Amino acid sequence: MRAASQSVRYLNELRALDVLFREGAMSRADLARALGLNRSTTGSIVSTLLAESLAVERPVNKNGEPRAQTGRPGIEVELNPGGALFIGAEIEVEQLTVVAIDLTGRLIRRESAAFPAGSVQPEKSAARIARMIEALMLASPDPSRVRGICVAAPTLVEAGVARLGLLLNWRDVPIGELIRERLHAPLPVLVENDANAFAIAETYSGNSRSVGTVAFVVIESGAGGGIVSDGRLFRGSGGMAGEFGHLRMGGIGYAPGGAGMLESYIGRDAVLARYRHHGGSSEATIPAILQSLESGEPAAMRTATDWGKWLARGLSHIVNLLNPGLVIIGGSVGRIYSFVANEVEAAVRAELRSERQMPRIEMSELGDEGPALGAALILHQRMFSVDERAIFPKGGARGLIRMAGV
Amino acid sequence: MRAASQSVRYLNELRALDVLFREGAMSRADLARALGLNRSTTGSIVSTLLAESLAVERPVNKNGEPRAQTGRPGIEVELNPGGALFIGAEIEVEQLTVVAIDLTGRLIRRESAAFPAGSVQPEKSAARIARMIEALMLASPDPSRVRGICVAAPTLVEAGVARLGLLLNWRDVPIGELIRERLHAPLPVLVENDANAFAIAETYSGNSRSVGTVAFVVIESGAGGGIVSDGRLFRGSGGMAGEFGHLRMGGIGYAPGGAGMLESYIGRDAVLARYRHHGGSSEATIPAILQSLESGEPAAMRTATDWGKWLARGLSHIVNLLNPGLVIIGGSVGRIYSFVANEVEAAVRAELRSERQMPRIEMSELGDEGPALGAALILHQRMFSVDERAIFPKGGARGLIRMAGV
DNA sequence: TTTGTTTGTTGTGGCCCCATACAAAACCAG
DNA sequence: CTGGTTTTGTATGGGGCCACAACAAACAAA
Repeated sequence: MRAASQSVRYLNELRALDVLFREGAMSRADLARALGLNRSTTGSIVSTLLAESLAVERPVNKNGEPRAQTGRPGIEVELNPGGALFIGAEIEVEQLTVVAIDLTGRLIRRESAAFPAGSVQPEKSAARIARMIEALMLASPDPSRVRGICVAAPTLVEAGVARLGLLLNWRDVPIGELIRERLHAPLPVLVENDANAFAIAETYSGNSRSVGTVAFVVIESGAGGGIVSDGRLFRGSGGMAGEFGHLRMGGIGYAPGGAGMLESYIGRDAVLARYRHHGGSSEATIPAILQSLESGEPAAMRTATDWGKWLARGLSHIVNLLNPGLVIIGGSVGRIYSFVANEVEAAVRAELRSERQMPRIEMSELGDEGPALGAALILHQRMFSVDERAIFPKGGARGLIRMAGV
Repeated sequence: MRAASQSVRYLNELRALDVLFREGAMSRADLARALGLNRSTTGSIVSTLLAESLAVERPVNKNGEPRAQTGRPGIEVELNPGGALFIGAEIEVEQLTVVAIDLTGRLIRRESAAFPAGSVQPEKSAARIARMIEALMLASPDPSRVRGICVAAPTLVEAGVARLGLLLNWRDVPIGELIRERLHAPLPVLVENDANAFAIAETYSGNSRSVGTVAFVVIESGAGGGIVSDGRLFRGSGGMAGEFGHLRMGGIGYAPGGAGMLESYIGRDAVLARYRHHGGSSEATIPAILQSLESGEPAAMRTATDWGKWLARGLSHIVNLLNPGLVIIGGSVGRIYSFVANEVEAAVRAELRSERQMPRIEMSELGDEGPALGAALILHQRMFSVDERAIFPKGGARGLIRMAGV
């Protein structure tokens, strides 16, 4: 048990890391001002971080630009990128992906392998993932710096167990445990829903955190999503919050069998069916339709217009219930959005009661590595967040801690 | 500024209060075990709480039941109910309500007054509310124990300002400030949306907190709501999350002018219109229709059936996007639910993709005083929550602190 | 009465932060 | 080049808080 007197130190070290992460290199004196701590205290904290290799002193550049300030120049301290590594993985139906990021959150490695995870036993996938992770670790300069592993998969996740993954044919698969016991190093293995991980990846950097609530929508064969509020995932009671594609829109949908769920209007099969309905080729693929949109082909344009109409209706529900400041649209099918952005925005606006509710709507900027990257970033976020169990000796604080300002 | 070394003490005092609130009277030794602190430390904390009148020693009852344990009996310590008071208020279109609760969260006083808040200047309402508050304080045994005031009103609230309240004809009314400057005692005055306050009142006690996410739906002339996740309000980016009644359902609604929003299907006017449509009296009121439902009158039953159908569709959107573990239905029109509970539950279940998503659905147990009580409870919750600004000297922690267990 | 158990309190030591002092490292004016 | 100014980084003493240990008090059981 951490001695209580050290709790303050733990918090302050974490805050120092957080400031260095967000604001980059700075002197001890600047850090002290940012933290509101005494210079001497900050010096002590920095020396601890240096000793743990989480921070480094940046060599002074004598020939640099003339300094604006007078007085003795400070020695800049910054995060040591290699001070910690976080491994993220994604399990898809036909592919496995493993990535590594460093302490600054930068992607430093990425490996993918074709693998029929959708049709083999979960143990086989776990074994292959574990091998890929170990290969990644061996290739890194210091494997002992790896802080943990997080696996994203297209399943409902509860307490580290993949409860239900229809695409993978999984039911109650303790995938984290299966991977952990196949690793030689004793590392924590987390599990997260792939859309949630993607949402974290999309919102982790940049100013999204200040926006408050971000709704992330990913459209592939189905339509899923994640809700991020103040940088944290909103999971709902059963981890199924943000199941955007399951909204019942009335009607029967464009794709058969969808029972009028939104994804039966805007998912991959729906787009292909609607494209055929408008006279497009019956062999078309989503990339082909995107190509046709570039050239303004009428069937593709009409398909996109229909798609945007239903997307807007779904978004209006998101906006009314969640009031996000930003909506991010991702997934390969989601790319259609860029061709109907104006229409969709206008339609969403028309469905709302107040202009105040209208969120910014943007396209995702990440590619296929989104979920794996997000999984790694979840670990990064954990390292930069206070673990209440480390402060409070027993029983935790039961959500005692409240955000400032409310 | 609080010295950093006192931050731990602050946290531990708060944790002690929290344990005493949740688990009731206990000895210092029991408290020490609950907190994971040393008995001596706990004794010091308790003596502080006693000195501040936040806790009291319960007199030993010699003639009580035989103790189960051996050893020296402890002196039970419990919250001192009168140690702190919290005042909540509600502004309705034609009525003002003020309540007071004590440190244990119990309602100790309630005053209502007819007042045309919907048609007078906000300053008049503020003056009247301030007078009611001061009367309440004078009637309490120790006015100096009042910790703050929170006002619930049917408006969008941003930073303590009532941005938009159509019912009251308010726009950018700093109602908190208006009340504060009319009080003789310098007390903080918070402002909260009435539905949000109601949601807090409904979820604050009991086991709702462990359920995770609770969606509270209140149906009167319109349909509003609040989302409470782990005991805290989910507000969205602009404070408009949970605007349940604005969901666009398609069609035109039962009540004219609602443009197919859910509240034009299940709000008061919609119910009355539908009742007439089914042959009911054109002078009927909601209480009358509820009476007719008791006796099984066909027009009323058909009205309720239609109402339940649309309610279920709206609830399915809530469930898909928020995945609450519990849905609470309140408001005078919401009482119809009890007559169609089975049908609504079945309909919601039919709209969902997975039984896992199905929440419990309950009726609100609070009456008219819900919003005012919730407002007071928001202050209570604040007192029992860590203010990060009190721990971190400067700049706060920017959401650094993360809940344990995730 | 004696023994054992648990409670509440009192001292002691360690850790952490703050305030203060001081040397070091720049810039600037002359 | 020299002295003054400003800022940085570090060392030192003091105070607050918690853990640990010791002890008297209060009760039950033998």
